[in-house]
Amino acid sequence: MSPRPYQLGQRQSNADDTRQRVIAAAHALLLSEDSARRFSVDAIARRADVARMTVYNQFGSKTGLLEALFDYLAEAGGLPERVGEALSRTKPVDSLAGIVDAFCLFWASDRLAIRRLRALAVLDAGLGESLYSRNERRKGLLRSIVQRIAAPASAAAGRTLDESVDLLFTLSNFETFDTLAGSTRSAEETTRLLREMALAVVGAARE
Amino acid sequence: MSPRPYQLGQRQSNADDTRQRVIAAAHALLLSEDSARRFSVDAIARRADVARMTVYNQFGSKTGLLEALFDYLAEAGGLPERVGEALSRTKPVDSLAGIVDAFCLFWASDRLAIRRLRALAVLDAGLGESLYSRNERRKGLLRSIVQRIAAPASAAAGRTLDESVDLLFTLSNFETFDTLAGSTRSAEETTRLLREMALAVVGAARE
DNA sequence: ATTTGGATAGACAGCATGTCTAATTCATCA
DNA sequence: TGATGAATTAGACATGCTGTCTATCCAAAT
Repeated sequence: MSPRPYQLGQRQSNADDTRQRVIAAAHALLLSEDSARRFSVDAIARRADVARMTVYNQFGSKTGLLEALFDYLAEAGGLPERVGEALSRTKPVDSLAGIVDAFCLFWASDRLAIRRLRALAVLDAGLGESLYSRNERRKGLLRSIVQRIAAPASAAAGRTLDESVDLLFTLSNFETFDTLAGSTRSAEETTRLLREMALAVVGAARE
Repeated sequence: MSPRPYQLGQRQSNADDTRQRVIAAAHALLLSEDSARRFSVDAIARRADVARMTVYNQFGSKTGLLEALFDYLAEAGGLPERVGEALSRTKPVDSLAGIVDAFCLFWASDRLAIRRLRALAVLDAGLGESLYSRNERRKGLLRSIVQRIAAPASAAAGRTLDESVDLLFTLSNFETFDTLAGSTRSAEETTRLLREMALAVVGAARE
């Protein structure tokens, strides 16, 4: 009846290995020429040298795999560290600049993959929910910073708090970065423009 | 050998009718709850009370139908008229404001449908191309206006022409409007904020 | 009355997701 | 060492999608 105790140990790290292999394969395939056509669970599994069933065992569904892939991209793009660093700054305006930088660096770290993943999210309820909640966290960060800025200076730029937050949220959106960067502008230059506009929104002097 | 002359007449208008019915059905289905799941050619055809083959006869492919649907939305959203009207204004700053208004009104005219259509476009090469070329036309409009503004005032805001154009392009993007509007801000209010920011980009005084 | 072209139903190939099962492999445990 | 348990696997399967083809019907144009 009762199963005997069982420590996973080596088995766990083997499973983690396959998880990583699958995520890496999905990542590579998402970046390949015609990802829309061939981005199937079967193609991912073949690329990871794994059975299709293994993908379902590990991630439950294609949606689950895409969520894991997004997590991986955020980590690889250095988002969590940089956000933490930005929040630790004393002057709120510096925190704001740091947050904008952190997200721009993340968006720039894998633009094509993030673009396609976000597109998939619009058509996939589960993934859409995932990305939506992440966006809401970003908005929360921005709101707390705007509040810190507004406390002494009041409504310096003649905007309500909600207006400022939503403008900053829009400016730090992936789509905004992606559009502004276009096909030629460098990540650094794009980031500079967005940081500048973000600071203008809260009424901070340019440069 | 040579076919006899044949005026379509009534047949043409019948065919146009079915075309419109199919587009309307696709539109309705795109707006329905779980459009991602059931947005199939079959479902569209059934809703239009038409055979699936008719859709392929009329539009060639699902992509062709989506392109036609986007054309329909642009027309219904009053985009062409308003853009023409804006370009006819004498002061270039007024033209810029008019262009921003025209696109915001278009985006607002059917937000959900446009949002989903754009998502589909990322995954559909043909539709993606269509929407891309439309965006390029918008960018061309903005460039010509910025040039008209810059002529007397030179680089008033300390920006290059390309920077100004790309910032305006980003501000007048659908995603920007969609994000800024969020779930509560009215179309008018959102448009006002974006118009204001667009004028700030070219160094025009607020209000 | 005959020609013509759009609309139709149905079959089909090909590919996708997701489920199920039986067999296999191999680290863990007694 | 030998039994146990979990991950992995190949393959079949149901379901639904796009896109193509065909034979047929119908109504408008001649």
